[in-house]
Amino acid sequence: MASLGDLERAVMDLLWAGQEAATANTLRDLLAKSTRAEGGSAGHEGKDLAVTTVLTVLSRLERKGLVERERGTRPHRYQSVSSREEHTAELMHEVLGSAPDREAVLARFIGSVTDTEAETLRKLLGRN
Amino acid sequence: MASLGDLERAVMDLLWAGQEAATANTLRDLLAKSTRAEGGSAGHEGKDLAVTTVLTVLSRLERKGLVERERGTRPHRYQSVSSREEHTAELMHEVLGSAPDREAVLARFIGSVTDTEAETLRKLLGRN
DNA sequence: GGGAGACTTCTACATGACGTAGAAATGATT
DNA sequence: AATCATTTCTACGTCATGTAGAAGTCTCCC
Repeated sequence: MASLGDLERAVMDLLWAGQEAATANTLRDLLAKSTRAEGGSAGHEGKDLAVTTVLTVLSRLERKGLVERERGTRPHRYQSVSSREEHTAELMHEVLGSAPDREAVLARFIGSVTDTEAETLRKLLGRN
Repeated sequence: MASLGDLERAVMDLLWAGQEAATANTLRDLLAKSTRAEGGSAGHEGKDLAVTTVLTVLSRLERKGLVERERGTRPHRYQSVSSREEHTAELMHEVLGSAPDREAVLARFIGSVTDTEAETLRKLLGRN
């Protein structure tokens, strides 16, 4: 239900980054960040997009329920509905639920988790 | 990298089912199963597809690395590269890896897992 | 109040994935 | 060799996505 294209993904990343940084997250902010992140690692690199392009994507993300926009303020404020972590965790659940035998999947999943992660999990599941 | 369409998904399900049942998993087998599963629960229901349609999908799945086919035997034998559980677990890892802070994601993930699943996880992670 | 510029909405097009399948090629069977 | 099964090629419609121009709407300043 929620697969994102490269640009959509990139925009979500911008939003998430802005969330953490408690930015206004107005269209202009996003564009600024996007161009500034030019030299970044992976992702949707360079060639600054047209304003409308980003707007279109934001609208689509809104339709998909991933983004919410405040229409009250004039330059609308955009923000992701859930944090990157929540979103990702949800996706994981979605995937997990796509198989009939969830327990079996979990077994495989745990099997290839890093040691650190395993440790984290133990803590999280801590006896109770 | 690996999102499947409805039909592709349905075909994978057939393959997986065949795997468990240790069927020959030849095109004919798949078609048979598919029509028989007509009344099934969800998925790609009814209206038996053209033989070529399924073949096309199988080829695409092969290209995607999800299906392997034995070209030696005459009616080719098709089989999934990994079990449904492995495949699903891999997907989960893929998703998990898509976020920078994996630990945080795991935290959220664990937070919304059923009790039974949590129990399973504890067992799987049991002191080593 | 009216104009300029910022911001948003509409509309549109290209590309690629996927569902769907006919036509043609290839292999098996008698 | 003729026939039938199986596979490969080719093709088309639809939908998601990247991309953006044109036009409409708001704000702000003079």
